[in-house]
Amino acid sequence: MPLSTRQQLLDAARHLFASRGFYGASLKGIADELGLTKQALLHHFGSKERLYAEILSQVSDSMVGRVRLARQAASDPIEQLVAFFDDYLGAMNEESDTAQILMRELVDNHARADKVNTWYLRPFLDELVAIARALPSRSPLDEAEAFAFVYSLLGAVHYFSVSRPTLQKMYGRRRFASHRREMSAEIRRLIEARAASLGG
Amino acid sequence: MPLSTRQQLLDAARHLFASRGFYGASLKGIADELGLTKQALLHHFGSKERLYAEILSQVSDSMVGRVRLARQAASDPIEQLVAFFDDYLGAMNEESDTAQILMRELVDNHARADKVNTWYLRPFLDELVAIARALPSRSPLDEAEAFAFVYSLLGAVHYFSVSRPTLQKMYGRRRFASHRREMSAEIRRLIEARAASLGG
DNA sequence: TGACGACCTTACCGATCGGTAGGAAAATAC
DNA sequence: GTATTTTCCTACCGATCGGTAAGGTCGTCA
Repeated sequence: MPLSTRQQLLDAARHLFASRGFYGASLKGIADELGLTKQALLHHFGSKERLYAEILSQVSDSMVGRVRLARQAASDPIEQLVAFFDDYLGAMNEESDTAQILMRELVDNHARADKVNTWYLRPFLDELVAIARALPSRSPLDEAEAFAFVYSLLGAVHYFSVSRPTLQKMYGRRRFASHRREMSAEIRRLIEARAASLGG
Repeated sequence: MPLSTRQQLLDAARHLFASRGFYGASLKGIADELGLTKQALLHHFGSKERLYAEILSQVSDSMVGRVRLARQAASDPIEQLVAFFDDYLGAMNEESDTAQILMRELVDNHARADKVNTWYLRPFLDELVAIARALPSRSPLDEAEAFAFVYSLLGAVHYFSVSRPTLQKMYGRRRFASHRREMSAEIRRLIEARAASLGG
């Protein structure tokens, strides 16, 4: 069974928003990917902003789901974080568009997001912060500290993963072949080092 | 002595490119900040791409300078990294536009950068990688491992710093007042943890 | 005084932006 | 078999995009 036109449009839009950003992607460019006109897009979604919002909700739901799975996979918060970020690291290779959009929205879209005044990704952040605050500790992390920590992890993963194509181009593909492993180990180190510093 | 029009245009352009990205910032929007027309901009820089290139090279030079200062400030590579990232963390508050543009260029501008096929920031990355590879170790980092490490540090710093306005809006200003300290300590932890894992 | 160059203007250009209006065609419902 | 709804089209709209052409207003130097 073929995908609905609507879903195909969403996929094409996600790809283009990921590679060029909200302003850089045009309705015509998205519709062209399927050989349709931009009016077909507008028929399905009403406006560019609503199309983008729908993509963001899919991204957010997907990420919240991944965090919850990781929380179920282990009872130790450290292992929950490791499980999530490891899964996430893998997901970014298969779903690099999703990762790119997530990153943009977290650090890079203040102007646009302020305008529409909606934060689709807050549920996702809240889930992660909740795990971080459950880390065993003599003095548990307050919300802001937990955010600093969670953001540093997201940043570390994103930076490596999203920029991989770039680095491959700059430094050659061969050198990056073993990096999934390397990065995975790096993430565990970051999490364990932080947990250790809490002295739980 | 007032700044030259040219420099004022560069400053306005940097600000707008930082907050809206290459595609989202328009020549008219930049020129309007000074009450000039976009043709005044084009007179000084020729094209949007050349204007952006000039800003990128300022950013790159500034960052390379900061790394070199950090390298002179200490002989121990660990302390060089700590010095740089600590300086950088401070710089991002004063020069948040520069930081935002740097981030975009590192992770987010493949489409545009591929087109012009020029990497202004490679010298900056090379400087950092060189420090990372000088870390005392039984088996020194290869280039790719050094990159993973450097990127994780850049990612950690950027994520916290660039998104600070966002987080303040979401969670209140007060909670983030003490965070420069917190983040600074976090960065040192990350660097020392990695150095320790090398077993130098 | 006159020439020249730096600086910035108005007036355009063709292309593209997001979005609207109205209708053809095809599927669906009755 | 007819009515309705979904889907997608052509044809537009005003606004804006980056960029060009030509000219006017300066200060500088001869």
